[in-house]
Amino acid sequence: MEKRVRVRFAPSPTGGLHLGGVRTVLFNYLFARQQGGDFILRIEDTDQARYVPGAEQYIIDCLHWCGLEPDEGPHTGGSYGPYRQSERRELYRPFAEQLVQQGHAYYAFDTPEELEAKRKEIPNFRYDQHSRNGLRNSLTLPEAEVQALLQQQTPHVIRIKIPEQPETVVLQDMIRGEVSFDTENLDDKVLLKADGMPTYHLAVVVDDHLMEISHVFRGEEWLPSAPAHVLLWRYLGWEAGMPAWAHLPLILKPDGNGKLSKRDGDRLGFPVYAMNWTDPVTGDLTHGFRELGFLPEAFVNMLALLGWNDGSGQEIFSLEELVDRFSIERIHKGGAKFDYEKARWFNHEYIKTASAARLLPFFRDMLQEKGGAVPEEYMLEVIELVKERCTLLTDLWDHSFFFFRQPEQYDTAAVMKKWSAEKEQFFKALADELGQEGEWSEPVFETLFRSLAESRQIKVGELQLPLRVMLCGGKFGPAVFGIAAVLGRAATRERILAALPHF
RNA sequence: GCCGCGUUGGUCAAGGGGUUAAGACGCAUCCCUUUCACGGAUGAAUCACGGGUUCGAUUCCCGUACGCGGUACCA
Repeated sequence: MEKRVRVRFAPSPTGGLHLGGVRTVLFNYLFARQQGGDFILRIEDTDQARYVPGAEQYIIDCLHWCGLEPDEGPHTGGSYGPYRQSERRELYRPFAEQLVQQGHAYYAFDTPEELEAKRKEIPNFRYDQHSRNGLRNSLTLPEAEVQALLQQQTPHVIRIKIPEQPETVVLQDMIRGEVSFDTENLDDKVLLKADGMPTYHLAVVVDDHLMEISHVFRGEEWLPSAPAHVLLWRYLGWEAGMPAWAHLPLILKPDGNGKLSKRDGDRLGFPVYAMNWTDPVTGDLTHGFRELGFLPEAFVNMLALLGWNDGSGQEIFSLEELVDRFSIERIHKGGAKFDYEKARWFNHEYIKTASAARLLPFFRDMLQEKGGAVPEEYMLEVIELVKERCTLLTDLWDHSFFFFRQPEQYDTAAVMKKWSAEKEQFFKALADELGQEGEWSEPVFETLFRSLAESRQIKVGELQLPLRVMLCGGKFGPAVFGIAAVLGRAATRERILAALPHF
């Protein structure tokens, strides 16, 4: 029977959650959902020095915002916990010791300072099959001395022992096919650190095994250490249950090349993190897609198309469609440069087609911030009218503020060029008309406006701009008749009357 | 340096031995609209290079170049 599909996202809680991280989450999530499997969140907090308080909760919040909820994790629990490596601390040492007993690992007593000196002394120093013979470890020291050192609790690490006899490690990558490495080029990686914590290399293998992970989706930066992981799976005796590998292409800087980083966003003026992140130490705020006005569904859709497509040319996909269409075979091998303009285009598409109700919560918040309170029905009408011209949610306000306050200033220059006494009379007459009781709707108003213009033999086109300026204050906003319709009969009349003296 | 992975317009990319080499973003021009958008039309722009294999290579093979990643008691 096929093993149940179980995938995981395993971030380090060291700061904001990067675009690339979210995409890794997404691919994990899509695969799990499609295969009816489990999606696990595991926190890899084995580096005490880099631990940042709040980062874990931030990651959980980001996943929640994106709608990519884990089935198991530190916040939800599950039967494979704990889901924080710091809480599994005691688990790792026995496996490392087991490897030592079996001759696949050894104790190394070299201090960080000694190794640093070595690196200075020898240009391309590496702790490996050759250099280990000249260093202080349980392979070179007499057995008695090793025991004594261990007895005295001398700080030491446990390193993997890459075989002396070169061999080829072949791994099947679901994206790249067969990838092979010569152990000659592998180093003796530290498995267990002096502080008793495992390194990533030991921890992933142990935890992926214990948590019965079936498929590993991770960034391409892990490919070079994958052969060491394969060796660990083998030495620990678990190779038959080794997960299938998928090393995802990297997301690169829009200019130049290299992995996209937080700094690039600052430099080029776009977000890199999913949500705002404030560094607890420096207090520095890094902007996120959410706060800048992205809809999570647009953000996720954009990410899915960065390194994957279904071949049909379709670009807009709901999460459900993505789950349905996702396929590992169609993931690209090459990295993709991030294009913020395209990201904005996705958001624009989503806002344009979103229902006013979907946009209402964002709009209500913005309005509240600006100190306005209006009936929901009014907000919905406004949203409906302006949404198609909004790229970011924050544009909703920029395109509609005049619905909530009468203009204080008018772009008179735009009107005066062609202003005339006849036109002034027209607007006075229009205001009179609006003073009457009557039905109100966009077509009703437009008909009234047109017939009045016709009877006075003024071109409707020449009257629209002045009306716009009277209602909005300037040359902006959606269709004028639509604006008037939403404003209502009384407000429209009021604004015309208020503006007239300015011309 | 060494090892690994890549390379189709400016960007995301489809395609794959014979094609006018899709589509999208962006850009330009035009139409619509006396605001701005939306929408529509059109256009400029691509197979990194060199060798093979082949009647024929962008596609297959080998090199080269270039880019990226890794080379920590970080993940």
